[in-house]
Amino acid sequence: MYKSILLSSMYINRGILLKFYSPELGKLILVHRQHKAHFYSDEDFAEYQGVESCQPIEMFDCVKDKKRLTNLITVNNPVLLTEIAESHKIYESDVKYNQSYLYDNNFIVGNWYYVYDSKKIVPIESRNDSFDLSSIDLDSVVDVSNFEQQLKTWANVLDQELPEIKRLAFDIEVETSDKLPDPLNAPNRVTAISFHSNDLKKVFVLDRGETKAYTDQFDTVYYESEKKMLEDAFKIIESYPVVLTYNGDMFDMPYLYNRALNLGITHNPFRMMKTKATLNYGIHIDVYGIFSNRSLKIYAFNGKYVEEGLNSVAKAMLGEEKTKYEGNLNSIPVGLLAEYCYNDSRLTYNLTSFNNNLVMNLLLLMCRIGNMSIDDISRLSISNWIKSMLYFYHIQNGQLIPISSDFPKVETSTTALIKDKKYQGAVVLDQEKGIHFNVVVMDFASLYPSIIKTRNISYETICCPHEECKSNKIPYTNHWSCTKKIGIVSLLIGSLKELRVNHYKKLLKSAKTEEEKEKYDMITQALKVFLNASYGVIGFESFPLYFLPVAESITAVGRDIILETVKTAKNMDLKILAGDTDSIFIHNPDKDKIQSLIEYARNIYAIDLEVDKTYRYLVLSGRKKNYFGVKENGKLDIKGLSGKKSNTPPYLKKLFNEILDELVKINVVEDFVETKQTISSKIKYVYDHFEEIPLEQLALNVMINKEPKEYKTKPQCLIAAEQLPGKPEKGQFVQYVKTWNEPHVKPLQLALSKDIDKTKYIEGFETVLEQVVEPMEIDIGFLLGRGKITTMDNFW
DNA sequence: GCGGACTGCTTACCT
DNA sequence: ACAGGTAAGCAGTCCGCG
Repeated sequence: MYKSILLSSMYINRGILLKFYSPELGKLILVHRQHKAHFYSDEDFAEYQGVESCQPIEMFDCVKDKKRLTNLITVNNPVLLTEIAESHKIYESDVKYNQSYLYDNNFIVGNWYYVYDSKKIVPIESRNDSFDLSSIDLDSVVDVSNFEQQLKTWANVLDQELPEIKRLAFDIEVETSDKLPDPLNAPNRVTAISFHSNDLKKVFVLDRGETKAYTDQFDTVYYESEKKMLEDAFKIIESYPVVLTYNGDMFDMPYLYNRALNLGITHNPFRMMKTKATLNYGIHIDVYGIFSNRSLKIYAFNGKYVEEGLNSVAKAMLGEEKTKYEGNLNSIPVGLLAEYCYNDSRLTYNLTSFNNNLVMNLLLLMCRIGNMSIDDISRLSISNWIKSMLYFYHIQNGQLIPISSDFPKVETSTTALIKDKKYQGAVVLDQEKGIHFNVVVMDFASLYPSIIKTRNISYETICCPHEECKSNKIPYTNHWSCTKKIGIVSLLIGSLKELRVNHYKKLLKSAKTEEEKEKYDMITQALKVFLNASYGVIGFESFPLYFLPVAESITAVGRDIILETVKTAKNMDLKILAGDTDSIFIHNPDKDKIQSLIEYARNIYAIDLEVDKTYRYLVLSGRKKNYFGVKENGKLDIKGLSGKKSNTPPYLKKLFNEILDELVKINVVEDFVETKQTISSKIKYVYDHFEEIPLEQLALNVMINKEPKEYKTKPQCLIAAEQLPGKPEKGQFVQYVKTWNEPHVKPLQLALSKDIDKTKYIEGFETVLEQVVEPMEIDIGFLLGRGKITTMDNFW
């Protein structure tokens, strides 16, 4: 009997393969189970080809809020579900086969189990009787006992221990001609394969008869035969429970699979799908998938990197880069090749191990919240995680999972401010342009999840069928929300929000040991990712539980709350300088006025209004979503300014930062004279020495966001990319400079100094600097003995 | 034939 | 393949111009 954590459930041979990890063994325990694919329908499918049984069954319909009779249909092949769904209205056809097994049998990924044998698997109940409900806010909750139960359920899952998982990163190098060989044909030799784990640092390389290189970083093994090299490599890969790669889904794994076929290797640890390959038994996590996941990128990794390649991600997250080399990777010395290859494996591994295995632990927490296999969590997007979380709840509670077409046919009540958008979103307040000293920023903690909770918002509670709920109006809309039953989204997201804001954040604050701190920090981060996406997915057309009145209701309540709060603040004689969605910037407020505003939000809306940060001074440019300020701790906060944007040329970014540094030094008005001197001499220097700026410092780095064919007007990045050999591709970043001659852009690689359009660049410099200098205009203008500064010439 | 005013498209940002 | 709102730059069009 082994204490193991469930990591994955996989479809194999028309059955289920459960993968448990035992830290004690350092291995996976695999359990095969039979499972019948099934769906529900009001139609009779008894005679349908491939159907094994069709039985009447009573299910709860949460949209209509009543029981209903339907049929449970089991089939002999999961593929049939998608086939039938094309021409029939059926329920639960989009529940993935492997997920369905988990839901039906109440297995939770990331939970601990005693695995005795393939028959006897017992969940380890971690009793959480000590869970303290007193800090949780139950105001306005429709069904308190259900809500409390859900809080305990979540805490029970989230508090469980997080194990260190033994894992191996590997990476291959292959011979290349002009472009990367097709992994589906694998025509070229594999020249090196590297491994990195806690207990293994090794590279296999093909011998070229060169002098052998030695290093103490890793072991190098030279091979005469590529076949033998791969056979040995496969043994290593198969000996680890979890295998990591960087983009191995699309390259390393299918390449090795097909290369093994080409070389006549009989024992292949991989299995091919359409274009990807997967491991037969181990768990493969593609680290690229984790770092290119939009939600994780923004909310867990705070947008620290823009490009998603190994080099860029490792640089941002670890402060390390790939090994550098000159010329072609095929022709570098074999020792350097080994080092390069090894370093990729090492970086890939370290991306999962930094901060005490932060990334692995986050993945496990996501598995627990979404009840989804770790290999799916690391590959699928947030909408799939949330879908899984909701589906699990429905199935656990004997509810038929609703489909969008069952929701009431309700028109949207609002119109978006932006063309082509479906409904109105948040409000952004006008800014009071200028420098402001002592500014307090207050914000509503998790505004949208709070609204979902307090207003009982869910796809089955907005415009519910009860006559008596219709008076429970949502502001700015014709919608109402249910007063009789708690909504599923409201219950699940509401309880997660309470746990984050009123439980784990408090535990984090009071944590005594470093371990506790890390644990609670991780849990709050994981919750943040789910909470932040919870509103958006419901307004996303492809989400199976898409229902616009819900998304629209959430933003409508949000507008109501912030606008009423601003009104109240103004009545208290507070000066509001700016605000966006859930925040208000207040100029030099009294402590007790802040307190009464907090109480107002609490009493009227049952929502937490908090002091988020205080600025010693704040410089508002007058443009919305665009400002900088110095916080109490002396730290500089920059939002939206062009100088910060990822596509501005590096040289301009540097200049922008230098000037900002100068501005930040200002303490008293007299300092302006000197600061102005320094700044203008900096700018003048740039103007006079413009020709000396290296080209790459002037390059813009812009992503091609769409399929090149789909553009209505070609953006400059595409025009530049078209000048390069090879087809421009969606998702590709293009570095280009602005030129004075047609077509006014050139890719960096082809550009020469004489092409550069100096005027354009100086213009660009001006707009970027304007955003920081202009709000301070009065003071600088005053010191200059002039009025408005409009151009740099004036400024000098 | 040309340039300014305007609209719409595109990217990167904010919440 | 979560949402809408905003700034900025560019592509393209319209309009007036004896």
